[in-house]
Amino acid sequence: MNEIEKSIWKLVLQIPRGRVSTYGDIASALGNIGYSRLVGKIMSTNPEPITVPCHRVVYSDGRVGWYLGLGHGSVTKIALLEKEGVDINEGRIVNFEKYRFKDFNLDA
DNA sequence: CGATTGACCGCTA
DNA sequence: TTAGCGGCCAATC
Repeated sequence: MNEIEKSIWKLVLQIPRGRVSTYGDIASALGNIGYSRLVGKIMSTNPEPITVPCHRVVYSDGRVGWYLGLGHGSVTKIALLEKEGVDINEGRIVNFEKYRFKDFNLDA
């Protein structure tokens, strides 16, 4: 577990209920959009899916994306998001506001 | 050490 | 609206 991973988990934990963020957004928060792929890769190795709400991380175009090993457009992920108040229609998130990370220190 | 691959993103056609 | 292409960084082969 390196610093970047820890930072990612922290950021994801900051996302409040009913709000979502994107892989690219998290990458940007880390200081480099290029980390987007890495973010996804690390999500796939999510050590604690219970404590880390990785279901609140979606694609930038509104598609839900993956959740655990359930694959793309996972109904479980969609169900969780809807349950938290996120509007989803036809597998797409409707009128979603990306959560804006703030007061985040890279060396934290 | 070079090539390939990923739960991605954004711009073009 | 969908498809294709290049670019990003790190891990793996």
